[in-house]
This record gives sequence, structure tokens and C-alpha cells, in this order.
Amino acid sequence: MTAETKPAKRPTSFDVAKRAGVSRATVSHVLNGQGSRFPEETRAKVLKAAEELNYQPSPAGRALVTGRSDILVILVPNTTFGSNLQDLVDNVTSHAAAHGLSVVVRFAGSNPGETLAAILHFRPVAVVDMGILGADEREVLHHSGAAVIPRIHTPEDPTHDINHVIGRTMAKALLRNGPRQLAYAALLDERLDPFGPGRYEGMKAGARAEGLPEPERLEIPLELGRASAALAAVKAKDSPLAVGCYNDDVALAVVAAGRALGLRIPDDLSVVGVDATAIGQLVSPRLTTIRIHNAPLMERIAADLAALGRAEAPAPQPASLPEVTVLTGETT
Amino acid sequence: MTAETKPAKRPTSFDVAKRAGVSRATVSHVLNGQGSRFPEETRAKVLKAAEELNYQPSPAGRALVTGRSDILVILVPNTTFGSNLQDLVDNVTSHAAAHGLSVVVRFAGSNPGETLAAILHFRPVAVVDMGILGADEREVLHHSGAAVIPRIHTPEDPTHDINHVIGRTMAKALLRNGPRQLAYAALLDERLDPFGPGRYEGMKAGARAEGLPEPERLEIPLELGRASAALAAVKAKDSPLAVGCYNDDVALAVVAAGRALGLRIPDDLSVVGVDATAIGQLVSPRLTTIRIHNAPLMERIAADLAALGRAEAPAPQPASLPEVTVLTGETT
DNA sequence: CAGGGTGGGTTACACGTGATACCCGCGGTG
DNA sequence: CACCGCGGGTATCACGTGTAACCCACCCTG
Repeated sequence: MTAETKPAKRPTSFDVAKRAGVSRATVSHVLNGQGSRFPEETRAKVLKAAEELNYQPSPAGRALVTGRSDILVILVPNTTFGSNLQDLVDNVTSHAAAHGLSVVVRFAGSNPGETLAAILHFRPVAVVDMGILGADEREVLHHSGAAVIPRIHTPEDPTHDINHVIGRTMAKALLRNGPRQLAYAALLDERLDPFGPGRYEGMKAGARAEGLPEPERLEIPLELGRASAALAAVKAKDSPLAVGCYNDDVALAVVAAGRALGLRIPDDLSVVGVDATAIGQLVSPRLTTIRIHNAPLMERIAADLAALGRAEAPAPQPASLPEVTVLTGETT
Repeated sequence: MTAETKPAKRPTSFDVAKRAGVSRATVSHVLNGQGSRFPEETRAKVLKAAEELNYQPSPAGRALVTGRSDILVILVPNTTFGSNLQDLVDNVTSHAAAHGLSVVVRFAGSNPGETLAAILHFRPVAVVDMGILGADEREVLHHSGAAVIPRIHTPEDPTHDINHVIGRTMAKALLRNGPRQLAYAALLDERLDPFGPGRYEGMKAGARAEGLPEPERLEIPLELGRASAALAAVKAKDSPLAVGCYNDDVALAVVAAGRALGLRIPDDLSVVGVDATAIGQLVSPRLTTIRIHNAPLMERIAADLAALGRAEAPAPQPASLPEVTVLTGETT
């Protein structure tokens, strides 16, 4: 029979009350902002006792009575997790911690319903959505009492979607030196790709604007042999090809495939990626890529978070899109 | 005055009991495995009512009474989040969901104490640790009642640490074609690097074994200009340099820096990375890199998870290290 | 027929917290 | 003096769940 180690009981608000010589209700009031009603002396006693015992309110008890947890969920696409997303997570984590919230990172699975259920299960106080949720899902979350951050109302006009803008920008970057046959390269991956469709549509629009035929859609795995095969399937022997890619990783695969097929870059094959990753600028040829400036987005998230802490209604949103610029490398 | 939308009350076990025509206690018993005492008819009634109401037990209520949440925390280093870690997270998530657990991804911040506190705050039923926690921190978690997975006891002999093995393997791969001046390239990043020190020590051991001087330690940022400067600082003009890198990203930066300095690869500069990322095999020159086979580790995690679901003590562990192999590319 | 076991279920408590409603004493006021 | 307002604090309820203890009718047995 193994000795059963008991799970290390933590101090409760009752312990604090006992130590401070007051009732538990007083402790609760002092610790939850309603302390202005009490004289300084009493507040000090309670605060001191809580400090000495290192009292941490039980999340379970609090969640039970308030109907809401102290959890903030960051919903992240599980396809691309680059350093920019990492920065965002770190940023949100520190901001949230300042407001006493626990941050939970959740990868959007391929099943949206399941993801939504998992989020609702936490009864989070807020959800940071990186453009994965649809309008109806955001509505469900909002109705469940969770704040959805940032408060960008998904535009009714799909042309104003950020991914559509990215797609058009890719087309423009690829056509800078004259018309070419366009193609869109998606990542071949079993996971959900929330951004790809919008980017493809944007490229289609970009092609239409130039009077070019509709771009084909390739699926590129991150492996040389199969990537080459996929690329060879669309490359007409004599006309130069221009490929807009889902992200920089895919762009690197397309470049490698092109080289394997004996294509000159950017003469026979031009490529543009998305995300402006550090790696894309370290390889040869340096990638031309789309940089998404989401510092303003981070600021807005921080602001929404702060508003949440003050239990304010969030400021009305201008719903501006992040700025998108082309970082020109050696692949266009 | 805005209309206050009430937060969509969810059904409780009381509602289920009412609908099934039994007491709440019966519902709880049937739904928590103690149902064998009840006749099939009653069980069916309860299960049917729960199904019809789509009853989901409140995590808060359950956590309050059991003193433990239904959360499983995956602790992940925030420096490198490649597709291998992504796979592990997905894998654990699906396994955990099968056992009714909610998965929470937590990035190990630069402050270990803070990270530990954040984990303890969840009162998780289990913590999956990717080699970040020290023995004492694992002890704290265990004592708080959380299962620490996988149950690898950190070896008392640092020579048996996986990162030490990786460092030695890097040294061996770099010295394959004769002795060279060795160096270790860490990632210049403000975040915590839990694996770097072990790998550096491993390389030192590898150098000693060959009678070579102690390798220097470089800090390489993922940016060409500064990476070149860092590399130039250690490159003696005439002796060939061999750099073992923290991961493939750093290796790519070192290769780029070497090219910028006019070095021939692998004649003047040989490089080896870690992780065998897809990107490293797509660029030219193809990276030589260390692959860590953690399929067995995943299986063990799954097994530990299953044992957890059955409330069993986990099987005794052979504490075997993951296998490590060299994927030879064009940089050595 | 009395007593004991047992299948089938319920009553009641505990978990830790937030907040509403209340109580008490005291000074001011009509 | 009766009353009111109020500063200062507390009793109590509600949240939803798991489970130990209990209860009751029934059958079997001596």
C-alpha cells in the first residue's frame, strides 16, 4: 500500500478571515474592489493577512459563483505558427496576466464545431480570435458571455477581408515585371487552413483586373520530390510561371521544386510568399514576400484587454485592416 | 440602456434528474461510472435525458468538489515551435479529448516560477512536460496532485540527458571528415532556452573526446547582417570552422552568414542543425541535421494518458532516451 | 413470524466564493 | 424622546457537483 500524499491544501478566504479577525464576507468585499466602504484599518488587516498566507482565490469556487472562469483563450490556426504568432501570444499573455487572467492557447482543429465546444467548455471571459471564427461562431461566443477580441466585425464584403487583400497584393507583386501565368500554391496538409481560400480569391481578383485567366490552385507538400511533381503538372514549357504561395514555407518549397525542374528564378518562375519570416530572408535566392503589419492589431488587442479589465464596453472600432507591404527579394 | 442578454443558462444535473424522474444523486452515480448498481432501465432513462438535454457537467462545480480540474497542460518551450511539436500537441489533444480532458497549451516563459504558478493555478490533472521542468518543479507538481507525463526521471548523470547526446552527435557529425575548430551557435533570443545548455555541454564533451579545444559559444540572430558579424568574430582566417547549431533555423542563419563572408561550404565552414525540419531539406545547400525520433515518446505519452484515464498507476518506465540520428546533407 | 441482508434509490453535506440583504450602534434631527 | 440615516460589518444564499451515509421495501431464512 503506497502512502497517500494528501494534495497540499491551500488557504481559503476563511483562513484569511480568521487570521484578520473579521468575517469571510468582509474579506471578499475588501479583496473585490468593494473595499471603499471599510475604514483603512480593516482593509489593511485583511490585505496583510491575505499576503501573509499567500492567499489565492480558488478559480473553481469563483467560476462557480460568477458563472465565468478567469480564462482567456487565444485561438490560433494550427497550420502556421511562426514567430509573429509567438510574439502575439507572449504579448497577450503578459497583458492578460496583468489583469489576473489565465491564458490558454488553443489550436483550431480541423473540426470547427469541436473547437467551438472546447472553447465554450472553458466558459472563458474572453477569446482572442486570429481570424478563424466565422460570424456565426463569434455570435455564439458573444451570446455565451465571452468577449471576442479584437472586435473586428468580419466585413460583409469579402473583398475587404485581409486575406483577399493579401491575395491581390501577391498578384500585383508577381505581375510587376509584365504579365505571366498565375498560380496559387496552398499547403498540402491535413489540417484546417482558414486563410487559404481568401488569399486564393484575392489572387483570382488580381488576375481578372489584369485580364489574365484564372490562376490554378496547386497543393504543395514541404518535400522536394512531391513538390516538384505538383509544380511540373502546371508548368507550361515556354511561358513563365508566377506562383503566389500560402506562406514563406510553401514559397521555399516552390523555389526548390523550380530549381529541381531546371527553371531559372525569377526568369522562368517567380515566387512570392507571405509572412516575411526571418528564414525567407536568409536563403538564396532571398524570398519576395508579403509582410503583414500587425503591430496596430496587437495594440488594439491590448486596448480591448484593458477595457475588459475595467469592465468597460470596448471602444467603437474603426475596423481598419492591417497594413500589407511587399518585401521585394530575389524571387520576383 | 442596452438590452442585457442573459448568458444562456445551460442544463444542470438537476434538470436531467427532473426529466428522468429520478434524484440528482442517481444522475451523478449513473454518469460517473458507479452506474452498475442500477438496473438497466434506470440507467437508460438517465442517459437518454442527459442526451436529450445535451447535458455537459459544469467544470467549475466538478473542480470545486473534487479539488481537481479536468485540464491537462502541455508545457512547450517558446523558442522553437516546429511541426514536430505541433504534431505532438495535436496528438495529445485528441488522446486527451477521448478521456474527457481539456487540453491547455502553455508556453514556458522566461520566468520558471511564474510558469509554475500559472500551471498550479489550473490545478491540472496532468502536465505533459517536454523537458523543461527541473526535478524540483516536477516534484512540486506531483505533490500538488498532478500527474507529470511522460514519467522520465531526469537522469542524475547529465551525460544521459537527451540534449547532451544531441550535442555529442553534432560534434561527431561535424568531425566526420577530420578535425576542425568547433563552435556552438545558440539562438539570440530574449526567451528562455531550456535545451541549449545541454547541447553545448554535449559538444564540449565531443570536443574533449577528440582532444580538441573547448568550442566557443556564439549567439546568432536570425538576421543576415548581425549573424555575419557574430560569425566573423570567431572565424580564424585559415582554419576551417565547424558549427553545431541550436536548431535548423540557426543553422540556416550560420550558412547564410558564411556565404556572406565568402566562405565555401562545407570546405571552410561546415554546419549541422537540429530537428530535421522540412525547410532545411528544401534549401541549397541542404542542411545536415540531427533528427530526434520521438514517435516512441508520443506512444509513451499516449500510454500514460490512457493509464491516467483508468486511474492506474503508470507502468514502470525504462527511461529510455529517444533515438537520435544524423541526416546528412550538403553542409558537412 | 421475526430478523437480516440487499437491491434501488435518496438525503444531506462539502467544496470556496461573490454578493445581497440584513443587523447593530450611534449621532443628528424633529 | 422617537425616529432616521448611516458607517461598519456579518449572516446567508446561490452556484453545480461528487459521494458518504442513510432509508425503505422486499425477499429469504431460521
